[in-house]
Amino acid sequence: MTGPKQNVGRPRDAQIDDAIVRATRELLVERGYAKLTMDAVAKRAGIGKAAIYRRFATRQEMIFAATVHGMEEQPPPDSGTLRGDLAAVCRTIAAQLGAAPPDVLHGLLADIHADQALGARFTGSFIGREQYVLGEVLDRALARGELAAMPDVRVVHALLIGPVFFWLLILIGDREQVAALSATVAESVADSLVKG
Amino acid sequence: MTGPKQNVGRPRDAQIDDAIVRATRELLVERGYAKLTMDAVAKRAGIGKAAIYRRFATRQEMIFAATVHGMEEQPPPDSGTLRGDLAAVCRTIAAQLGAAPPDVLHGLLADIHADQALGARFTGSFIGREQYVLGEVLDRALARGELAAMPDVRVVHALLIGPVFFWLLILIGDREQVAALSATVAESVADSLVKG
Amino acid sequence: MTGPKQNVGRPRDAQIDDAIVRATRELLVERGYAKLTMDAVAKRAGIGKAAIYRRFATRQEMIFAATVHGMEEQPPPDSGTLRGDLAAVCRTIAAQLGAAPPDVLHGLLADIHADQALGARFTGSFIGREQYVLGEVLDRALARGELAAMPDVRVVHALLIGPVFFWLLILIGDREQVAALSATVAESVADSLVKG
Amino acid sequence: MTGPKQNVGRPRDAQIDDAIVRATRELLVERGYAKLTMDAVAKRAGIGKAAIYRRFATRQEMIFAATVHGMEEQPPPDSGTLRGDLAAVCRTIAAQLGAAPPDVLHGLLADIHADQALGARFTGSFIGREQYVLGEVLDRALARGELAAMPDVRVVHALLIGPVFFWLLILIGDREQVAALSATVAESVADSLVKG
DNA sequence: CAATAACCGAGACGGTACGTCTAGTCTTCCC
DNA sequence: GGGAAGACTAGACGTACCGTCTCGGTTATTG
Repeated sequence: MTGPKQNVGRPRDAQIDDAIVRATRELLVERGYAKLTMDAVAKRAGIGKAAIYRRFATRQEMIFAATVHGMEEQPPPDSGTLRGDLAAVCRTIAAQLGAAPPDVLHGLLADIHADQALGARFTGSFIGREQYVLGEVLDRALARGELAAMPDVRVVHALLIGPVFFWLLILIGDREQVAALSATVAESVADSLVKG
Repeated sequence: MTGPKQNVGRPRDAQIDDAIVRATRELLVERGYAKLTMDAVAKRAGIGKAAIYRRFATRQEMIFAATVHGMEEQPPPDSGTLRGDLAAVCRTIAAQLGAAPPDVLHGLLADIHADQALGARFTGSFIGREQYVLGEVLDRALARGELAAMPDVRVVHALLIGPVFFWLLILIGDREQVAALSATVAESVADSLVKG
Repeated sequence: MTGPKQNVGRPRDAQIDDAIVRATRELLVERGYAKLTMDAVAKRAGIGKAAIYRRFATRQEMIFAATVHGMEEQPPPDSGTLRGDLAAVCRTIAAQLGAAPPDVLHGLLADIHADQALGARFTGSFIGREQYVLGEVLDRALARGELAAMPDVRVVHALLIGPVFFWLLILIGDREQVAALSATVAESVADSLVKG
Repeated sequence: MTGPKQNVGRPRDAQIDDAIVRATRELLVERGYAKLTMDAVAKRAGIGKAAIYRRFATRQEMIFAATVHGMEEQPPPDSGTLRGDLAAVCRTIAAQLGAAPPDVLHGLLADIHADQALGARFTGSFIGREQYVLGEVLDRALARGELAAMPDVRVVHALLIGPVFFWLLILIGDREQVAALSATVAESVADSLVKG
């Protein structure tokens, strides 16, 4: 076993976890992803840099944790139709994507894809979770008889989330319209799946 | 008259422009976006750093220029149907997106959105060009009578390109399947537009 | 209170101070003043450049500190005569001037006189110290009755040290002869002062 | 024979020689030796850099030429005494040294001693000329019977010019007092030589 | 009077060092 | 052992300057 012994010595101060997250989010908004420095986070949080690196291995992990916090996405309550379920999933993910400034998400994605290991973790946890949720929704539709066969979840994922992602992060489109876009996409994807 | 003086002093060496672009692309493939350094580009190209900074104000501009070279996208030949035109547009853009490694595109997008001015230029030139092409395609459909009214080009853009973008850059999906995905998306979007 | 906070944070590593001084002196001898680079010093000392710039604001200050180390010159023991005292002072200073290669001293003097602040520090500390020592020696001669009145210390400084300085740094003369030159100068200056 | 053929092609523009010298002197006064750049000289003189490098091999040579111009020092008219001749030589050299700002002379000396070849040229031409003049003066004294034997010219050089050099360049002393210092030095050296 | 050869201003070129900055690690004293 | 403070290594950044070279063009002498 590596790492510090458990239950020995001074326990970590939980307030510091909060302070790091808060400082990171503030500075992300104030200065943007590229100009966020570890020294600035430490100073803003009123702590030492070591306290950060005791919790997160890299800058990317810290921002990841401070930004993408609650990744415990759950399958939506059964709405009774595939279209309704897909719309619910889409809205939830769109809300998460819209919560952070675009430059933060782009910076994070760049860092994630710059590093093999981080990329794998991201795909495994985050992407995987979304596809698990979609899988559940599709299973329900299969059980209901809406679908004749199980489609490729990855393709459905791209069809459903791609447009919203593109709207928010590439077109930097109006966030008010995302709800309408989600509905359109859900309907279109559901029709497409049911039909073929 | 703005711009550099004409016909005065030693002209810029066109071979150097090429050498920079070539070195940048090579190093991007060999080391990835994050590990590309200006010194490395200069050394590989056999030139001084000053020659780079005389042409590009920042690292980002250099990579942008070296990567996103020919942005002279044209409306596709009229296929006779909205679905066919959309599929053609989608395939073209998908091919461009698939040409560069994902980490390069993510790095570029991050840098683009980190800087206000660069973001505006990107949107104006690149995004704008794509939407102009889509507008032409939609105009044809309107003229044909396939569409009753002109839809929001930005929404169509997101619906059409979003899934492909997501597939290639977020899911890091199989590139062989992009053609099939493009077809699916084009059909779905065309149906959706014709119907509503 | 000015200056860095006491007893807070990691203290500066005294070994690094030594390493910088040692590396600077070695490279000064090996390559000369003009070809001494900060990167070379850092590499030779096995440290980062930041550790140097944390201690010295500029290249000049670093070389100054590494070269002009012990400026704690003391009045020589009373030899009983003005001539003997002057010869002792002259020999000491000649030995210091002869310790460093001429190009180092010229480089240093050039940098010192290129910067107002550095020039003032040099004059105040180094020149001032030498003139303090000369003043003590002249006071003794006055007390002995060798001198009727106190001469201008600055003039005596120039008369005594000027020839040795010129010999070593401008004529690049034989260093063996400096002792004889010192004796000649001391005698000549002492005679001149006593007489007039 | 290397170099361009004589009397063939367009002759050099004499106005440019002047313009370079003038621009160099002006900028030396305005910015000092260390901050004088070739581009600045060219711009100020309204010429291209190539025109400078066609005339001078290096920055140092240019400043040397612009500063130390007339090095055609001649033996002074016979004053009838060694003391008088030495005072005349000393005053002449002091006037030359006092003509340029101290930082320029220090910068020049540093550059001269940074390069082996330049150092040799400087010693051979400039130092050599001064010692030739001194030799003439000493020959006269020998002929007059003031001196019993020929002293070492280099030592006389150091004794005579050293104090003035030190006063002007190291002590940065009052330039009004240099005349008096020259007289004192000349008397002291003459006495010293005659005596022994 | 045309050809030749060296000149000219402007400014791009390769190279090199500068002083700054940041990430992630380490060290001190304190609790 | 955790924490704050801050020094540490490593290495890229963008700037500045040097001395050279190249462009279009000019001005003398030579043939």
